[in-house]
Amino acid sequence: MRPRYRSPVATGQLNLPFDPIERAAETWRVQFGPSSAMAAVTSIMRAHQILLSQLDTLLKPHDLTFARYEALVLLTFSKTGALPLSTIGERLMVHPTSVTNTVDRLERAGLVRRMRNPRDGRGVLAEITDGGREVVSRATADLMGADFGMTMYGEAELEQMFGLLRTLRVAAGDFED
Amino acid sequence: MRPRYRSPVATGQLNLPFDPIERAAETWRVQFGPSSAMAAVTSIMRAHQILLSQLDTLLKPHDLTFARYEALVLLTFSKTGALPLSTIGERLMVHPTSVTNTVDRLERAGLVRRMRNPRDGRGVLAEITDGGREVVSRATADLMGADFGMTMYGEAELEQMFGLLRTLRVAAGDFED
DNA sequence: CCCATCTCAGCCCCACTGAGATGA
DNA sequence: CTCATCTCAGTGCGGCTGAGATGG
Repeated sequence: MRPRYRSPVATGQLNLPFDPIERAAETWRVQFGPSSAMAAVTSIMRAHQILLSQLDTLLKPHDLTFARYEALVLLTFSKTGALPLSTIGERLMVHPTSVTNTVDRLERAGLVRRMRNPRDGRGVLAEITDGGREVVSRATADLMGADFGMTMYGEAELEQMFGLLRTLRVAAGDFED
Repeated sequence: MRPRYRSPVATGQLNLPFDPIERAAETWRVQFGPSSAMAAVTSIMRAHQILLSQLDTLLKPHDLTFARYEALVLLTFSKTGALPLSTIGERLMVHPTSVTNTVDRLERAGLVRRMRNPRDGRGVLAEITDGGREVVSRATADLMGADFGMTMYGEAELEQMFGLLRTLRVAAGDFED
């Protein structure tokens, strides 16, 4: 008999003989009515789970999670390699206390250094270290090698997905269109 | 000055003067090369965050999380209103211990009842209660009223999104195509 | 015996609330 | 003074590992 699951679930060949979301959508339509919004939302949820699991697996050898990796990359993008925690939170759209937490862990791993913001005594800068730059460059090589887990898509599809989801992000008020 | 964030971050009008993902993608391309996979993945991550936050807000008055709501809905879909925990995990694609946890909480809230599986002494059935059916129907009305947070999309776009993400789910081995 | 199912303890991660310190 | 920034303690969630009970 086929295994019912393999850990982690997110990446484990479920191999159901049917699409569980499609089946749910059909039942949904019968019981509640039109279901395309439900099917789309559920698909996004599942896609997130799959991708996060793949990315975390790729990043684990570097002792990074995706959230920590994103923060590191953001720092490499800045001119001086240092940003106020507030800016990090803004760009990555995460809660201030989460930024503190993320920077704590990066600092403990020696990938980042906390500095007082010379232009604002209230603020704290996170500055990427040489070790941090090395780690991020090795991790990035791995992620790009795996095409971010999106090898099954062509360029046009990737752009299509970006464009579709952009509508949602605009509606959520992420930025001015 | 505009507020930098509003809790929860996921739904809070960030109103950046630019698209943070697009900006990251541009910088990415300069530093590392082609970036459409990165932009698509980051968009999915953000879309997930936005939607989860909206759904959880809609479900909070019913004392449900999205994960618990999904489990309840699955039970209403079954003929007898009861399913083995193993089946729940399979359909919702979550880890067995997570199912135990979810059912624990639903049971504590009186929305579900644990029963011994009459056909297999090893198994446990979760059976939805009358209270559970009431809660799920009220919650469903709210979610459908909000169109699952997808009001900004037309029918064609929703189907397009489902189709695009289906490719990812197939590649991840969720089901046989 | 092996194997499936489930539970429990324990861990990590992230999101958030609320309170408080510090400085503009 | 207010307000912005950040930290800390604590809560809750979900995803997981590993161990163990029970039964097919």
